[in-house]
Amino acid sequence: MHSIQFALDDESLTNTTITVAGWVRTFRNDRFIALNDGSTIRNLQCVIDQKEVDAATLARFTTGAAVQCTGELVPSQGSGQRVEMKVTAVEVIGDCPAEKYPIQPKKHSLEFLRENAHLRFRTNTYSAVFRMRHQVSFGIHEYFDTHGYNYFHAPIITASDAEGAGEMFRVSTLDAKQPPLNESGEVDFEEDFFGAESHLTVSGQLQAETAALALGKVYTFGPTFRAENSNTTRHLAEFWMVEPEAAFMDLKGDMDLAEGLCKHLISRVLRNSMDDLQFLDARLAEEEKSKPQDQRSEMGLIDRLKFVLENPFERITYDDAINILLRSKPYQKKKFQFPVEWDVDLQSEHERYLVEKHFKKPVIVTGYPAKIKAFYMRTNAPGDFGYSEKGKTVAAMDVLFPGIGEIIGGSQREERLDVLEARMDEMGVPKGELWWYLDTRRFGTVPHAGFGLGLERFVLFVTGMGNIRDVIPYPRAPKSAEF
RNA sequence: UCCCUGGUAGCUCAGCUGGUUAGAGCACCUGACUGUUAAUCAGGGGGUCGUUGGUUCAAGUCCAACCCGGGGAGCCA
Repeated sequence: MHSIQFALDDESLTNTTITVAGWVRTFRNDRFIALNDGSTIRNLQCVIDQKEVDAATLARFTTGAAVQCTGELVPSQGSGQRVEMKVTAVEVIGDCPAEKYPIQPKKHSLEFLRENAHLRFRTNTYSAVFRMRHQVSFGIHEYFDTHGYNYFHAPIITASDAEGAGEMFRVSTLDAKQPPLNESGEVDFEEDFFGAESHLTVSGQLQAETAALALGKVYTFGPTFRAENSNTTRHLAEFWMVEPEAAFMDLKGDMDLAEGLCKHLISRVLRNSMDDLQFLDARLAEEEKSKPQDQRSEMGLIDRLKFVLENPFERITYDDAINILLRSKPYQKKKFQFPVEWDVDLQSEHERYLVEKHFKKPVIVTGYPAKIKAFYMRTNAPGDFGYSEKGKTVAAMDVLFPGIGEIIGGSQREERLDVLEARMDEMGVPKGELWWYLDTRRFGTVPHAGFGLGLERFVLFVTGMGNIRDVIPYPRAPKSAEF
């Protein structure tokens, strides 16, 4: 058995007899099976000798049917492909009743295919997306491995709710209808499986930090859960996150790492996914046509990826960002819906302006006000990178991408025990629960840094897809966990 | 959660200021054709107009509530 990719690309197979198996995309003229086996977005045209195949069998070559073909690979008479198969033996492995099968050889809406998530892998768009998702995932391991990072498996279940990254899902084996109660009438989680109220992780960062302060460089890569009631094209309740963490690394090193990773992944898909990219590029171009002229993007998908790869990310401070926004046309024409002022987080519209209008490339914003950032971020002092006269800032960095917004959020961590404890008190983070985290600052603490990259957001960028639910196999979101 | 928008055939959509048997393209079925590229041509079947209630002589069309989808915002990755 040969993969169709191999059959199409390996010229030494021409004029030899091989066997392929896959699913029928279309059956034209009672003679041409366009066969796809998922190894590539391209189909192999299998030409049936009608004298050899009876009418009953021909009728079974319906869209979606699983078919195995054996025959000689010969130069194609038609113009759509280099080689085709002159079929000498054909067998239907699995029938696909045409009147019931939802996937037709026509353009389907992404909404419809989302409702048929179990079948959507059989379309060109989704097979391309998921092959690319694999390339990105594998590229993440490749990048960190070659840079000396250890793959670290942070726990999925945690009994601490102090991670500070949002609402969490509870993990429990208690009877939801009749939970045991304690003396004060509240649910007694001491009776629960873990002996304490437990949740699904919202981040493996704190655990990764403990490992980084021994192994030096680690990264986590796994599912992450947020119980936020977010209904957007870039949020999921279950998503995959990459979280590198490195000892003796400062914020500049963190930015270099983030930019290096993004560029590695982009160069990998440009190298390994060109067929899929060309298809998605054309798909996107088609979609852009239906948009009003002023909303169309100037570059196609592949050009955009090359542009990001070849140009340094713009690195600015939060102060710079505010100043640019205050001088911007939309601000002066009062087009922004939200105020631009120091100590207030940048809104989507502000980030989009910076990335899509002003710089027209990925932007890394550093030195955010402490007030709007997490407790573990390192407090800046005069002379520190991103320090501002206007108020207390932290060594945070957000990487903003065109069309998606924040794709990476990271920081240099607060390694000074006294500063960290003061900050936790200030923000009401319970120190008791995080005693183990604080121990890292008690015993041989060192400067260190890391970030979180949303896998799906990155896949969104490299595939040109618009909705995050289209780049994960089975999306989990509020009111939505089918399949 | 808030704002906007939509729900009519398997899919994509049309259906005007309420008015008789609700339409098209694709898909499907039947036949023809046979080097096609989402093949083509002819014919055919297929609808509780998201749900419930209301207004009216009359509702796909107007009103209300609810359910579901899409887009935007917030939260963030």
